Amino acid sequence: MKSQPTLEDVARLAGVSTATVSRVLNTPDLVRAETRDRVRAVVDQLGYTPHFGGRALAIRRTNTVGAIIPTMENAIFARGLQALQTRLAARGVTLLVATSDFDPIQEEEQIHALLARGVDGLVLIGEARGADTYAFLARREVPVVLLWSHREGCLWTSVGFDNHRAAAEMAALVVASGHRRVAMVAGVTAGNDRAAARVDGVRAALAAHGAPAPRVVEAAYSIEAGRTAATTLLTQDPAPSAIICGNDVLAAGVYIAARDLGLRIPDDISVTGFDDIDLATVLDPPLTTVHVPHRRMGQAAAEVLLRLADAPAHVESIALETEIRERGSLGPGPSETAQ
Amino acid sequence: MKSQPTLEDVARLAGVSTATVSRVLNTPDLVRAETRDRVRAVVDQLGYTPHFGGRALAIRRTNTVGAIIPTMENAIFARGLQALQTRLAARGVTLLVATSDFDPIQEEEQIHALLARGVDGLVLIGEARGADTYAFLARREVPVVLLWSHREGCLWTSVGFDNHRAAAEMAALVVASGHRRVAMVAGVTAGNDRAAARVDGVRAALAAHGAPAPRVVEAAYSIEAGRTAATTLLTQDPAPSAIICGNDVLAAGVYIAARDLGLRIPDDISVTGFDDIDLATVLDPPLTTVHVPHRRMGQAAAEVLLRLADAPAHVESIALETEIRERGSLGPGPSETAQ
DNA sequence: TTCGCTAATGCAAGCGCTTACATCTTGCGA
DNA sequence: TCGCAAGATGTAAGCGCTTGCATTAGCGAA
Repeated sequence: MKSQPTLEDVARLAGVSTATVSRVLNTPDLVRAETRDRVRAVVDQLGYTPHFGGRALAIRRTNTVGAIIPTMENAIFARGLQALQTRLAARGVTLLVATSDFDPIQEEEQIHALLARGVDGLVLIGEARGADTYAFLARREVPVVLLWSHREGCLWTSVGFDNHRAAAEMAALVVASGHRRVAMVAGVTAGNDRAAARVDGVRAALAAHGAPAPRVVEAAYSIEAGRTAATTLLTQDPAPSAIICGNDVLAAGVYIAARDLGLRIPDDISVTGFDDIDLATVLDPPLTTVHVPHRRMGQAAAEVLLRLADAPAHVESIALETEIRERGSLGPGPSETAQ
Repeated sequence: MKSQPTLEDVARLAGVSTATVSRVLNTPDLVRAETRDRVRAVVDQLGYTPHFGGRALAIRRTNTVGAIIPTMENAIFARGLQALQTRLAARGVTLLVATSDFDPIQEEEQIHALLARGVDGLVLIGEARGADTYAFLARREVPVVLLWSHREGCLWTSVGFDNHRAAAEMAALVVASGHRRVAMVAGVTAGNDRAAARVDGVRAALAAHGAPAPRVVEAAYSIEAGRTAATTLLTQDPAPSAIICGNDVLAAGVYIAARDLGLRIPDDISVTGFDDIDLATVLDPPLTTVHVPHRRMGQAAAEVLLRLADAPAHVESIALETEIRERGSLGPGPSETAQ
C-alpha cells in the first residue's frame, strides 16, 4: 500500500504552510477564498485524506462511538444499529461495530479494543456483565449507554424497555386466552439479563394468574435450537397447549417442530414470540409477538450518547414501551379446560 | 471523559522509560522478567490502554480492515462478515463495518471515511461502482476484495460466485419442472451488479429453453416490497405459474401475497428464492432456493485480504460454487401445458 | 505619509507511541 | 583482576495533525 500523501505534501504543492491546509479543511472561513481554492485543488489532485491517527492525537477525540452487539447473524440488533448509525452520521460521528458472540469475555476484549481506538462513547447491549467491567468503564469515565434493557434502579444510563413486564404481559394474555399448560422456549439466560428477565416475567405472570409453573427449556439463538427445544416440549406427556418463546427466532423453530409433528398452529398448539422481527409476519400463521421499538431505541441511544459526550452530567435513562401484536398464532386454550 | 493514562504515566509510576513500557507491551522478550512484571502491574493498576492514534502514527499501519455492506437490516451480508471477522481476529486484525444503504454516493463516502481511519484493506460488496471510485482505490493502492460477485475478466480481486449462472440454473430448473409462464420479482438492479446478473441469468435461461420472456418487477430489499410486487404479478391475466425471486426476502413477500390471495404454494403458484438464508427453511412450504456459501466467502475473503496486505502482488480471484436446494416451493407446471 | 487595526498566514510545540542508536550492567573467560 | 560481549534500558527523533501565538500584509483614518 503506497504511503499516503500528507498535509505537508499538500502544503508544499499549494505553496502554503501545513497550518493553512489544516485550516482549509477544518475552519475554511479563516482562509482567503483564493488560497482555499488553490489548496482544495491540490487536495483533490492528490486524493488526500487526513490521517486519522495524527488527527486523533492532535485533537484528542475521534468523533467515533463503538457498539458491541452479541451477534450480527440476526437482524435484531443490527436494525437498531442502523438507526443509531444514521443519527450519529448526521452529527459527523462514525459508528464502530463489534460483536461478542454472547460471550462476556469477548465483550470485555471488544470494550478494550474499542476504547483503545479512542471511541468517545460506547453502546452495550443489556445490563449483565461483571462488576470489574463496570469498574473499568467507570474509571475511564467513558460515556456508556445500555441498550435493550431498562430496569428501575440501574445505575447506568439505559435506553430500553422492561423485558420482565413485557414478557409478563404476554404470559397474562396466554392465560387469559384459556391456556394452563404453558411451556417456554427461552433464550440462554446465563450472562443475558434480557433473556432472564423474560423468563422471570413469564413465571411471575403465570403464578399470579394461578396457572401451573411452566416447563422452561433454554435454547441458543437459532431456529434450529428452537426447533430442537420445541420438539422436546411437544413430545412429552402432557404436552403444553401453548409455547411462549423468548424471541421470534426461537418461535420460528417451534413452527418447524410443530409442522414436523403434524401439529397445527394455533389449533393444536399456540405459539408466541418476542421482538417482532420481519420473520414474524412471514410465518404462517403470522406470529403473535411482543413488538419492540428497535428504531426508536437506536435513535434515542444516539441522542443520549451525544449528550453524554458533550456534558459528562448524568443523563436520565429512557424507558420505551412495548406492545403486543396479536396476529393469529395464539388461539383459545383446549376446550376440555375451557368448558 | 477523563484523559487517559499514557505510556509516560505508566513509565513514571514504574520507574522506567517509555521505551521500556512500549517494549513490555510489544516485544516482552526484550525486557527482564522482573521489570516486565513491575510494568505490567502498573498497566493493570492504571487500566492503561495504548492510544490507537499514537500507535498508528508510529508504526504506520492499523491492523484494521474495513467492510462496507449495503445494509445491516438483513442478516445476509452480516453473516459473511461474522466469518470474516472471526478469521481476521485470529490474526489480530480488527474489522470495521460501515453501511451504504445501497447508495453509491454513501459507499464512496464510507470508503473515504474508512481510508481516513487508515484501514489496511477494504471489503466491498459487488462490482458495480463508478470508474472514479476504482481510480481512487487504485491510486491509494489499498488492498481491496470484492465480495458476492465473481465474473471472468474482472480486474479486481474478487471472492464470490457467478450470479448469472446460478440464476440461470434456477430458471432452467423451473422450466424443466414444466413452467412456461414465469415471472420474476427482482432486486433493484440499478447500481447492483448482483441483482442485474440474476435477472439476466433468468432471462437468458428462459430464452435458451424456449420459454417466453418473463415479466420482471423490481422491488427494494424488503418483505413488504416483495409482497407488493408479487400482488401485481399474481393479479394480472394471465397470471404466472411460477415466480423466480432475486432473493429470499422477496420470496417471503411473495408467500404473503399468495396467502392473501388464497393461492397455495406450490399447487397454485411456484416460488423460488436466492441466497438460502434461515428464513428459507421457516417458510411453509420450505423455499426452494439457491444456496450461497456465506461463511466460506467470508473466510476466503479474510485469507485473500491478509495475503494482499502482506504482499502487494496480484492475488487470484476465488470462485465459489452455488447449489440449488430443492425444498418444496417449486411444483410441476400447470397440467394443461404438461399434458 | 504614518499609524493602528484586522485579516491572513506561518512557526513551532505538542498529542502518545515506536524504535534506531547510545549507554550502562552483568557475567564470564582469560 | 580486567576486558568484552550480550543483555537491559534509556534517549530522542520522528509519525501527521492541530492550534496558540507571532508575523506579515492590507487598508482606512488621521
